[in-house]
Amino acid sequence: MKKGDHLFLVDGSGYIFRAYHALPPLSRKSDGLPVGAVAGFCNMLWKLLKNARDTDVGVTPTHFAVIFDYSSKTFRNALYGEYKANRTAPPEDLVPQFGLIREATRAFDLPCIEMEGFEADDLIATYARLACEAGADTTIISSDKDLMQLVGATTQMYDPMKDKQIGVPEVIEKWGVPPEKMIDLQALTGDSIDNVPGVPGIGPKTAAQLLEEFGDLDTLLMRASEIKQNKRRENIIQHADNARLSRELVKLRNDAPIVEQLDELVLNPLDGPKLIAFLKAMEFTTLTKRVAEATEADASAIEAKSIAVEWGEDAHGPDVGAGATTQDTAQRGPLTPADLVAKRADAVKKLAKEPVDHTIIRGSQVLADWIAAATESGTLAFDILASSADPMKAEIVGLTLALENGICAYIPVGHHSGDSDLLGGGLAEEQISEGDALSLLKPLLEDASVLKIGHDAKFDYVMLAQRGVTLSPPDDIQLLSYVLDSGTGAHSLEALAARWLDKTLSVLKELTGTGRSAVPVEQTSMVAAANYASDLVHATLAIWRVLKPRLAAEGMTSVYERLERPLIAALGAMEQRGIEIDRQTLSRLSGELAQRAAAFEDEIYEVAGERFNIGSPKQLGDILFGKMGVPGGSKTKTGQWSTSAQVLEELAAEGHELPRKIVDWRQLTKLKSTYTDALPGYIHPRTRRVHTSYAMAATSTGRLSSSEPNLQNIPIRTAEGRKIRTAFIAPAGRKLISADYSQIELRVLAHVADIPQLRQAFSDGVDIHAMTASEMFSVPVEGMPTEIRRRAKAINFGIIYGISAFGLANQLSIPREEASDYIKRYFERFPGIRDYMESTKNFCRENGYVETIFGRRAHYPDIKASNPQIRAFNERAAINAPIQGSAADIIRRAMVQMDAALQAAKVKADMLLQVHDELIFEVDDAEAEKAIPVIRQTMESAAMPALSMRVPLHVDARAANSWDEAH
DNA sequence: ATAACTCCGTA
DNA sequence: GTACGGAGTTATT
Repeated sequence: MKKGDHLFLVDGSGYIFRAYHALPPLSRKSDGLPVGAVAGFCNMLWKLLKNARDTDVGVTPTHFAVIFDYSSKTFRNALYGEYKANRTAPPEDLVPQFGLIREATRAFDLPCIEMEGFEADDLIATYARLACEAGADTTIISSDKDLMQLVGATTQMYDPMKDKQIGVPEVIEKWGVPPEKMIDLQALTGDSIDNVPGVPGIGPKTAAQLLEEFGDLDTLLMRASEIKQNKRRENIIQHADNARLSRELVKLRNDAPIVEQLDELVLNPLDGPKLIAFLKAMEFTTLTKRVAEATEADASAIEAKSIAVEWGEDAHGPDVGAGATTQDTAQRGPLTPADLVAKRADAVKKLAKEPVDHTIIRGSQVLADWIAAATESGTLAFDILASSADPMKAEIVGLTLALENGICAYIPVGHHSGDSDLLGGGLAEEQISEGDALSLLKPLLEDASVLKIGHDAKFDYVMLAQRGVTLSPPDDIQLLSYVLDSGTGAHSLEALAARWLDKTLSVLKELTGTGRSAVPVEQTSMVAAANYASDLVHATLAIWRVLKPRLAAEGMTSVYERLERPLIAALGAMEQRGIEIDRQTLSRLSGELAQRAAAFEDEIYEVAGERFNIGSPKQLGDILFGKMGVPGGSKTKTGQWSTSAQVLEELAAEGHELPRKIVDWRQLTKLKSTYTDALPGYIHPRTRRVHTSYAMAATSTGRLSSSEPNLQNIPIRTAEGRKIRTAFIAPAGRKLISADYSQIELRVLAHVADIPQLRQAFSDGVDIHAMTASEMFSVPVEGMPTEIRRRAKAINFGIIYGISAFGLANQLSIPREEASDYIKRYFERFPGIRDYMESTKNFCRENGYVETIFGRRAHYPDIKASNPQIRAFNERAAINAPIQGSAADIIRRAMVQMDAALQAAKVKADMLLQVHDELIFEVDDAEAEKAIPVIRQTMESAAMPALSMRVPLHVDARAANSWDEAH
């Protein structure tokens, strides 16, 4: 270090406390971690370093270090046992931040200096002296009066919060003495916080006056008898020793045996990616963006650093455990993540009781102001009030924002005036146009540094994508709840508000009314809509504050981040693409089905001897089992005769004429009403395609569900039903690709239960059901009778479903005893499966949930029910959930990875549908053969790199013009 | 108009 | 025996 260099020394420990107390309590925490002080610290460092590069602004550091207290025990405790003994333990939500601030320092690539036995102030004094001796200048980043004794010709201070330089004149102005007399002044005044005694009755003003008069402390104490004021004179004489001791305590040592030499503090260029990785982990979105811009790094390509956090008192911060606090900490014990989460939940519940403050935004300028505030805040809750539940058809009626200060803004854009005819009049006055509003909102909604929190964010994602806006990054409280509490309750916004806020939210129907008097959403009043929507979005933000921290606390972050959040955009894209269906094919099929059903109806009336509603199980039962006297089988739970296909099949096998005809009629009418008649109604008027909607949080196991229309139950098993798949087609010049996992659930079972024969069979690629049959019944695989294989197949499926003798007997139409025998034999051959089932049930009984191979949880509290039927049902579900759920996780991973894999291979293929173990794509003719291996490879390796499976995954894929041919 | 029930399509 | 959604009928509000 040389003359002209400039050393910056940051008082890290002092800053932590100031930042913590300067920031409002709830505002800057995230992800379970209170990070307000860390945020303040990072922003401060960034500002200092930015100025460092910008030579126009102020002084520029050439050397830089952040200094911390190591512990509260220093040489001063040897001088005076009571030193700092008054200090209480730091606030509990500050404790985890001590370690994080050191992490932050390292992320900024700055030296992080602390030393046992010395306070940060002593180290600062030592470095300041060394710099001075080298001819360099020093700036101490702090406003602590304890450091002001160091201010002089080459050393100054800077208060980062007030943006104020502190030099000699500032010290004199504030304390009435020059810096070199600060030690004497503090010796007289003492410090109640640090428990420095000083002299009673002497404050800063008196001390300064006395020092002015006598020059220094030694002279003052020597000539104390000259002091006129009686009380003051006696106090000084009586407490002279205390004053001398205090002087030793406040005097900083500038001879600490430092390890890092001055030259090692030289300021290096910033490592952008390293810093961004840390900032992302902390979720400091605004700063991440700023750093990315300044360092020209691509923030989206950088993965958040994983940070180990010490939550408890082990995280050594200053001032913990200096004698008097020991009892305190013993009572308090370590602060667990769960404690913090519970505190947060309570705080939010209280806050949620307050009335929701909202404003209606009718002008662009006000909206722009709001957007600026939201951008600055970095976090907002968001919702679109839409005219329909279908995002492909809905119009935007209004948009609602809620900021972290709890204030909501409702932006009406699609309200209609109610004063016109049945058409509902035109757009109402006094609202921003949808186009203008979205133009203004687009930068905010696409800003990578602003988190957009919603409930069912996929809906808003699709709505906005239809209008050229890419909602990013989204957070979704429905998915948070699904990940955290699957199986313990509903995940609707109303249910979450009731559970977490003790609050009854109104539902949309209360806004629009119901039935005959229902009013379309767009015709509701802006005031009513604003009230309704503000409540929802306000609640969304409050619920997020409770749920988001739980993610880290309960170890569910990776499930949420890897299996849920990325699917919002992936599924949103699939829903928007839709799939082409051929109206003519369906119409022709409908005609055929109608004719054939009508023929059956005539025959049925003939046999029954009267006309009746064949579709009514009640009427059918009366005729079949009453009038015709056919001996009935089972009854339904309401006491009616069952007319299920299984019952009718058995009667048909006994030679009865009517049941067969009913079964056939039902199949035809089912296909007609559910598929060939219904599907054309879902063709979108603009895209001419069918757009299903996937529910991400509907199933207990992690599977998706599909509705409106459900494209996960398109027929395939019968030749008649399969014809419907010929209507699902690729447009001219395009192909559909169907790629499906072969036996994925049995493979998952072989993996988790680690069954040698099963693993071997899958590795060898042999027929798994035949292998099972061969093991169980000691018959060779070659030339195996189909009936034997069929039974083994049923058993294999039964295992996955948490087998019961009753169920297997039903499935195979065999006596319960025989089914029981099969199961016994199966477990003899595969004892590992029985072990797996038992340990899964035990795990669930102990923990209340089971988990998939990727850590997704499914809760089954009723596994302890006293009702044996309920209990048994929950046991079977608990056995099935890890298997079904792990398979669901695997295909979710494949879907998340698919886009990048196709892009990397330079294949243009559009993922359209997911059917649990199958993905459907659409590609140009020329691309089809190139796409298939990429798709296969991605699906087969989808578990990697998170998990290496003990069983290979196998995918069959084919391209064709229709779904029927491709599958 | 809504809810419950039965039945049946898929993985 | 697991997991879903939808159509149609019937009962209830």
